[in-house]
Amino acid sequence: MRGNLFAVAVNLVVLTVRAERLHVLLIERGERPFLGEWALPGGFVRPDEDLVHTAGRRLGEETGADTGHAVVGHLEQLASYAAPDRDPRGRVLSVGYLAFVPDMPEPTPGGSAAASAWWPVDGTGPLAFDHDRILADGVERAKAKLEYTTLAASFCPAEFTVTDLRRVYEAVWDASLDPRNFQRKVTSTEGFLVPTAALVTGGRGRPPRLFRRGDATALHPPMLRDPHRVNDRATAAPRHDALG
Amino acid sequence: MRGNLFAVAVNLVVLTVRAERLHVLLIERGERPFLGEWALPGGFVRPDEDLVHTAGRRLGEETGADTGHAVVGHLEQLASYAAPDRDPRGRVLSVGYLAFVPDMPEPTPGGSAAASAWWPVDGTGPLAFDHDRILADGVERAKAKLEYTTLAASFCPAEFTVTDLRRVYEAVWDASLDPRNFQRKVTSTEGFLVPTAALVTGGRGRPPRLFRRGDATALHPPMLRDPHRVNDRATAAPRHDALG
DNA sequence: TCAAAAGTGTTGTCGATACACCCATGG
DNA sequence: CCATGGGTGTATCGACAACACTTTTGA
Repeated sequence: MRGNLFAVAVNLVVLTVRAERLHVLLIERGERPFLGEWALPGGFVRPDEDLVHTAGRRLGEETGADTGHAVVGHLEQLASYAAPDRDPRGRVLSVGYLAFVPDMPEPTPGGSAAASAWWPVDGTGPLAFDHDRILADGVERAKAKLEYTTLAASFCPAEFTVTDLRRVYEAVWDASLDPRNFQRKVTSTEGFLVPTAALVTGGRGRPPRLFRRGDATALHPPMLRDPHRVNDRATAAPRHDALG
Repeated sequence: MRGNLFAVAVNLVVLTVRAERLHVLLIERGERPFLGEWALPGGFVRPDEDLVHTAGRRLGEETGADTGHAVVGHLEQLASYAAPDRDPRGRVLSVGYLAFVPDMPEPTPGGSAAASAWWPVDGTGPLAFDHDRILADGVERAKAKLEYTTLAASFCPAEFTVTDLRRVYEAVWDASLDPRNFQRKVTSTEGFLVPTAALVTGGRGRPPRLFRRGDATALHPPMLRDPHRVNDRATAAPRHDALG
């Protein structure tokens, strides 16, 4: 068999929505190279292990699935990265995986990490290896997927309100959406949301209904990001603060 | 460095439109394993070679770019496949690449292939390795990309008519599109098509104008496949034949 | 003059936006 | 009863499907 040999790793872009902002799970490296720097969680593919199995195993370790915390979410392959000089240890190919998980308590470091934390996706410093690139690709994929799939619900807990779902879109797209039109769009899309009998009490205003995820995976017609309207929230939010 | 080692290969899903059908470039294997069976072209990643470089090199070899034939087209990474038992020789990770090329003469086998040929994508027998899966992923990606990008033009030669472009959509989607509405859509999308002064003479009917590709890469709003309308051509074509 | 293919005009429909308005709760 | 947020009704607009119609060629 011709060709030289590679070590094969999986790196995870684990996204969640916290405090109405999109966050990514990063680990502080506990070993060389890039000791002490922040990086995407990941690990090498074990013998007889398939890529998605490695990704799922590491995702569970990092998000504390072993602690009984139910992580539903979503996991899909993103792309592979194999520039010859991307790892000083030698030739390493990394397969990026993209995960969407509901908001959860602070993560517990898994693997060989010194620490782990949720970072706002636009507030990370330079990351180890080529992980800036992998992160950027993951965020872009996430933005696109919300347009034509129902995967936004993967960021939500088992039961959630329409407003919860809207905040996912707003955080991922960094845009503001009309709550009334959004409500109609998602509730009228067959199979996106399954209503429950429950209401959320205790908040201000009229109590919202609770929904579960439906069977639909595709969104027809899609919810398109208007390219002229994206990023409205960046300017709208300060204006709102000034008025309050 | 933990983890076992992999050989890393690139496999190409090279698509083109011939005789109004979507075709894929396959090679007949000239060595074991799967000697004599049909497979996607590919090759191992060389030392100091990046993935896209391997893919571009093999694409040029298979499509005869070295013969002076201008291959413009499009090349993008598709996904990686690394099931432990996918190659009987040992642990091999394959990175799939998707290529769109204009129609061209019969290919000349490159690498270690015994033969190579264009096959209709829905007429291939079972392929070697897990290449059926890679091919299916590539075709699905191609269908999706035509919706929201201008990549259909990558299947066309440097100058082409609106009808040429429509036949690309019809072949990839296996659907029939209204020529008049299609014309308006693509000619009114800023930057998709650049008109030339030339007309195509010699055919029946009014001579069509020739266009070149424009700078636009995205299609806003997208040209959506109506899920209810797909596959019309499968029934429409025989009807047309019966009438002709 | 006819057939064939390119290209334009027009109309109905559907979905999205924008926004007026009502509903249901906590203070 | 007022503020707050959930949710509905509706006018308008833009894009697209459908299809009548005109244009320009070869036979």
